[in-house]
Amino acid sequence: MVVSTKGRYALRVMIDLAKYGTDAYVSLGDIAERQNLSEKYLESIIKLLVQNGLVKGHRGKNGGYQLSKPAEEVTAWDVISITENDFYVVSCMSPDAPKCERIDSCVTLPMWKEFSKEMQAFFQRYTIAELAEKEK
Amino acid sequence: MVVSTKGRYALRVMIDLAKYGTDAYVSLGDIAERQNLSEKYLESIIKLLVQNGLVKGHRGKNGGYQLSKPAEEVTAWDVISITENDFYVVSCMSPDAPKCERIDSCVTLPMWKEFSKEMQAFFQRYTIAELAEKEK
DNA sequence: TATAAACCTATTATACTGGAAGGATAATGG
DNA sequence: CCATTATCCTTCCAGTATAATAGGTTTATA
Repeated sequence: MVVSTKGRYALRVMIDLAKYGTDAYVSLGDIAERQNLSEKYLESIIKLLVQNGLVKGHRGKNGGYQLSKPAEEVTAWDVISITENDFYVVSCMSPDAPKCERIDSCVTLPMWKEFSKEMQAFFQRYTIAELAEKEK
Repeated sequence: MVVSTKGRYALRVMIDLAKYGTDAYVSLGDIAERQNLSEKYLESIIKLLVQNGLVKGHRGKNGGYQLSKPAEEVTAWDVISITENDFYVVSCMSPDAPKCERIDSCVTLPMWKEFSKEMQAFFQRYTIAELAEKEK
């Protein structure tokens, strides 16, 4: 699978926050209920979004979550590149991959690199705002 | 990872066969040695290629493998879509996925579908012949 | 007929995914 | 000031895929 369940759920969380979190914090329970997803699992996902600055959490009564930035400024790429642990086309393109000796002679590397760019560009064309608007 | 080690190795096998298998069978041992890969692991990979009609094997002395079709007619997509077990953008797009109830209301599905097409088209633009030629 | 090769069947270690459980901490309303 | 609500944190678990390894069987050729 190119994009895991985690990534899909993360997108749904972001879209939910874009719709319901404009003037109040949205509790995880509300999101889980609306989206019909496990609250406990969402917890681990939204944690990633908080840690990476896409979402801010507020504790206590009437607490919850909100987008840190306007939904127009967040792309699908921003979201799934966080949740997908190793979102690289091939393992040798991961920053912490051992240096490959075939790097200069590898005939497929240019192909992977080109695809990598296309993939990023593709998902950067979709903003959370756009996606949220479709969900009327 | 979008494309696994298995997929990369499979491509290298195909490229190797395109280069060295034009007028004789190429033994797995030779491929493994040239490509510096585990022969035993390659065995399980080339098996997939045989089963899916991309490669034909010939037993016995002086046996080995050859491409079933001209390298010009085989694309990178043909190869990696075989080795990558679930090469779908998201799990709900797998043919044996349980039917999703959100299918009509899902705002992200069109995005996944579009990407799926782009991905396939991208890898179909690369033929084994082209890739093999670069490897001089 | 020995040999070289494909072919077949298991097994293994490691890691990731999807998810559940339980508790600690913090902010708010009454 | 205190109970409530909600985030935050750590740990665990089952299932499955990946990347290999091992050892044996069959087939064709020189």
